[in-house]
Amino acid sequence: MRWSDSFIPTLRDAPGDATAASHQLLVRAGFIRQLHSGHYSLLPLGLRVHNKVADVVRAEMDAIGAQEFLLPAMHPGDLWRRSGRWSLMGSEMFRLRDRNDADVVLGMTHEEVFAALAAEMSSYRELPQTWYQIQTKFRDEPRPRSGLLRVREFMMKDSYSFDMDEAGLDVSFEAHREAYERIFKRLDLDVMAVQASSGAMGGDASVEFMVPSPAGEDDVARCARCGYRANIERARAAVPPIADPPCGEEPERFATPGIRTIDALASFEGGAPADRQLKTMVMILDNQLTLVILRGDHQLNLQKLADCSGATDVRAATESETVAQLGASPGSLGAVGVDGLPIYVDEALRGRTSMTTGANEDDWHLREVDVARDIIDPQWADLREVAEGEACIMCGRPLEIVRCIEAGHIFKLGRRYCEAMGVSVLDANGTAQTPIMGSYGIGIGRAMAAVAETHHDERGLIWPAAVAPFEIVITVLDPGDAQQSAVAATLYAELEQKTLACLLDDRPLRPGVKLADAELVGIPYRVTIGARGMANGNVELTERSTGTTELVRFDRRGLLKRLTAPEYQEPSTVHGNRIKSVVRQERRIAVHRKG
RNA sequence: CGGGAAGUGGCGCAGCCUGGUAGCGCACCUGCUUUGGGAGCAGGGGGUCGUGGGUUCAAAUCCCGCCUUCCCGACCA
Repeated sequence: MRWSDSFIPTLRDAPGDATAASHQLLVRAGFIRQLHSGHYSLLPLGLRVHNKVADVVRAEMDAIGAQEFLLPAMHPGDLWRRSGRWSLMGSEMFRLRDRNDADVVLGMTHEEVFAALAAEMSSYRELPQTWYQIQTKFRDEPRPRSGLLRVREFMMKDSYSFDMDEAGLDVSFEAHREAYERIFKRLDLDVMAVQASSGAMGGDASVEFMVPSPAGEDDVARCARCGYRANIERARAAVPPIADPPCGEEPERFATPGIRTIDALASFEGGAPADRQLKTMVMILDNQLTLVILRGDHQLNLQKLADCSGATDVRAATESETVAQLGASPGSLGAVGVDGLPIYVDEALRGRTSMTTGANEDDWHLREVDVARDIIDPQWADLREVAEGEACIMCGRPLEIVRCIEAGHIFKLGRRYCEAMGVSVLDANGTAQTPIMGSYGIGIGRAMAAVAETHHDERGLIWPAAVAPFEIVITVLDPGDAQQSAVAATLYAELEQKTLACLLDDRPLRPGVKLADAELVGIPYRVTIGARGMANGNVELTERSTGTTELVRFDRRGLLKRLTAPEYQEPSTVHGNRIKSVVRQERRIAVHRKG
């Protein structure tokens, strides 16, 4: 491809509203443009990278025996009603009506459609199956952000395994885990596999592949020592035991005029330190008012609450809802003596006595509260959010909290969708069995953005060879010079013939502009052809990632001979290494660092 | 949905407070010079100032509504 014929609109300045590095650079380097919030156009360079990411994913899926499909993006509403997700998904699902007034949805994911296809299987002999597609998903995100990292329309590789039993699912799950490790390695993404919550998709074992990055949206608790790693939505930490003083026979009411916060009560005469207080949060879980009790100095993690309660809609109650049910305002609330409302109590409060909490009457609190004795019918659960520096539950070392991009997610789905879609096969005994599913996703555009996010410098992008839009850019400093043009044309033709994707920068621009563009776009290798080198029969080869430049003798016969050597004939996935080997052979010493 | 900010040529911004009919840098077009790190000079093209209404002799500027976009939170590949 000649740069002069290409549409590569590079910008000196990033749009003012782009903050994430990947967003700024992908726009500046001419890979993407926003159409509207959460919807991006992939320009030619962007599509090339996107396709290469998809190719890597496809290759590794094929390698574990997965079969590629292409399913519709538009689904009948009835299909989603059958699985129960029509109502579960709420406003995150795009819905429309066709001319016959039938409900249609834009697929957010494809469990339903694949399970519906799986209904054609009738014998255990047909299992296991692993099916996948690379397809556009639509999600009406409340808040699209950070360029390609979070959008409303995106390509996802989603795969689904169907097995006869849990043991089979374990095998499929492991195969995916390993495939994902290979995929991210090829993309040069430094992922951590972490324990995760499976959220609205349902299921149990759940592993996320996280790329540490400040542009991410998830927090992962990580133990540097023992390797414990979990999404903050699942992470647990050891709580140092607290020895409570002897507890009174019954809760004791005491006046706390004007005291409305944990801190205020901690410094109040006759109050209690935060770790001796019960924090009472009033939540609405699927329209059911619910009390959630944590230690005064602990934070609630909403996803944990959603997971343990099974609720899909979790929010804090409004003040008026709270007052109507409990008769007191936030700041004076408590669960003691409350009957008839669900009460969740955090595990960290097990065995605690002599605690202080609100009395459900403004300006009054209770002390001498024994959690187990005084709270009616508590449901114990892990609800609190782990904080930086707390002790790892596995080994006791301090945990660190790392911001991450979720690049992939695999989880065991169970039989829910197969049951809903009536998937059933006969086992060896002739008995009907419902297969068990696994679900595995990778966002293609998100992975691309994650690569950009972790592979750039102040000059621009630095693509790993596996996903670079081009493998080599030939920068002709003076395209008006006949010799330079001729050398470039020869080199270009030969490289292309060797299936190395090559971008020929033949634009009649000043050298600085072309060099800066080549670096902004981030092509791994640049061959620079200029008068200075040509005078000695050399061109230069520069590695984008290191800036290292080597002089390479340009000898037409020699070069052609090298390029037709057998080693260049066979396609390789590691083009970067091939290029390096070309250089090593061509090189006539003279290595210098770029200043 | 809660909180915060912003909409002025393709991109980045100024102008608004104190109304008088739009400007700067980059990019673009033409010419000359220049040519190994985002050139110089000269000339030129391009903007219903997000949108609807109101105030006024006069609105980018003041007032009200709406739309859009971005950032921080709650949700997800």
